[in-house]
Amino acid sequence: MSGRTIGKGTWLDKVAHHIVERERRLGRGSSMLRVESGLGASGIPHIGSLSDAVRAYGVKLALEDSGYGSELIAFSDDMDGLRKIPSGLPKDLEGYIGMPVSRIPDPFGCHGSYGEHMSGLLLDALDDLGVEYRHHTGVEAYRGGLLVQQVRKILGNAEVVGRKIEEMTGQGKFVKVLPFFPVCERCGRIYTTVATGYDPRTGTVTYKCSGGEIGGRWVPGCGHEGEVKITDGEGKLSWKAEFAARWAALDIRFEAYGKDLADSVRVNDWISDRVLGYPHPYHIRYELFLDKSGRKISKSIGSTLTPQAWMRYGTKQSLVLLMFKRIVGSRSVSVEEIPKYVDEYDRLEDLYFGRKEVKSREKLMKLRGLYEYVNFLRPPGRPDVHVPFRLLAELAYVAPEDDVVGFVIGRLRRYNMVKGPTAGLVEKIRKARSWALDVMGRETLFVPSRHEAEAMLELSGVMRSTEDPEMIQGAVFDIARRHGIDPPEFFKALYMVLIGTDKGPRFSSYVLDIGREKAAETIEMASRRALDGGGPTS
RNA sequence: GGGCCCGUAGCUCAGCCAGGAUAGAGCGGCGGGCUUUUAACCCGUAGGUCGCGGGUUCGAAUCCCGCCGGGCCCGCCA
Repeated sequence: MSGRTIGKGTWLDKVAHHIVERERRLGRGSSMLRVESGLGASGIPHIGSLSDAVRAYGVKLALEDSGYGSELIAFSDDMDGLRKIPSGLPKDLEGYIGMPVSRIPDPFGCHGSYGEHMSGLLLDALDDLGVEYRHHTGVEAYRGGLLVQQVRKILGNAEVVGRKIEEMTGQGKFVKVLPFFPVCERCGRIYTTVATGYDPRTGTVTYKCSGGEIGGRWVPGCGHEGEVKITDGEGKLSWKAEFAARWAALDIRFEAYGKDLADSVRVNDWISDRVLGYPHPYHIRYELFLDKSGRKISKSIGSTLTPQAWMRYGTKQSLVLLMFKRIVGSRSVSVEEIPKYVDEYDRLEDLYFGRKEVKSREKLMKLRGLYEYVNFLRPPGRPDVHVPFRLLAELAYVAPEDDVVGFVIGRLRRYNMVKGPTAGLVEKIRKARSWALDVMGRETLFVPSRHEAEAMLELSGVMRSTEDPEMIQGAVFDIARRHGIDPPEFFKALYMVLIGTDKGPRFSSYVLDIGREKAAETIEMASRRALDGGGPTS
């Protein structure tokens, strides 16, 4: 029924509500309801990686909003081994395949390790957005003994764990080997070792570096046989058991996961409940973000949409909106869609400040709630001016390079859309400019027809001889007709030459804006291209 | 073999997750306006069995079941 609204009416409130209810049933203390997000460190973080953490942060905010203590744990998986070289990264990483990403040098040279670089990108994005979190890393956790109790229990029950994994997922591997990967002390690889024995008295795992399948192909081990103490930080649990260890050790009450991890999570829930005696956290499963072609976006494939790319073109709020708007359903995202989200945020802002009506009170409440969450529950005191992003992009696109902001603001003034610049507007103009340049794209060189080219040469003569906008504007029509060209067609050609689209600002004012000289030159060059190069004749 | 998502106007989609009153937007199309057109615009207009079939309900695009079509994830990788 639609009678009762939970919190602010968003899915975040609903999730928070479920967590609280569940904890009440479990009878666990509710003074601190911790949420977790795992940060991959083995490839370039993309929107999906960021989303996991940002959404978890949203849940944290919702928990706090309903009166409970909460905290986001960001856990970098930097003990994971490198399985594939992400496209775009140097091939010499080949030699490091199978080694923990925290022990591989940073190919960019700016961080302490490969893994630090990758999770650093994600942490930077979180910081940029203003997400607060407590950071943990796999390296610290294993070296500092954070997970020792759990590792002990899991290895002590390795047999039943292995059987359960086989039963639940069909993965029979851990029936024979321990769900623990020691780092080989000779070759430094973690995915080539096989843990063969565990001695609970000494906390020692024996292993052989016998090779393993990594990224679809067999990587031979160095043959070394050795042993590590589980307190050494020289090994890690398999994912099939590690989540559970983390949940129990850090007292995690909520963690979301993408559907690709569904099996691992089920197994970990069981281990958490039955082996560690820690009721597993509440979960929600979300769909993956897809790229334009409908594929899962992946850290190991290049040209994926990174948080940094989004923020180059769009506002922070637009990015958070993308993640908070819905949890259900899959979403394909690409930079082309950024304007949509930027504008949608503006619409929410109008709603929030009562400048727009919405049909049902419930919807209004929910949308206002969404707006508050997008601002991390600290919404601004007043709305900013709103200009459609695409308009900004178009104006910024044709603006003279040395004064983009001034030009755009000037135009908006003339259209009576703004009174003057605001910080938010200026930022948007800059981003719109980047978006226009990179995404709208400088298309291929336009070649006018011979007729058009001849007309253009005549027009450029006029442009050089007068600065009267009316004369220039009139000349376009006169010259077009005299050359037997439909004026609208001629305008199109001119815009294609000057700004690469078939429309633009009023021709004469634009010419004066960018300088008659420069405009004339551009037009003459295009004409020569057509006349010399034998372009289309009609 | 297991699981999930999507299927709404010519196109791209919103709405679905907490069911409500004539199902929306942008683009496109068509007609017109802004007294040589151009950005931003304005007005009018085109009409979609909300994939199909059942069910629940006073009421379903929205919830449940089945089916069809498209796609994705997992299948001894973390």
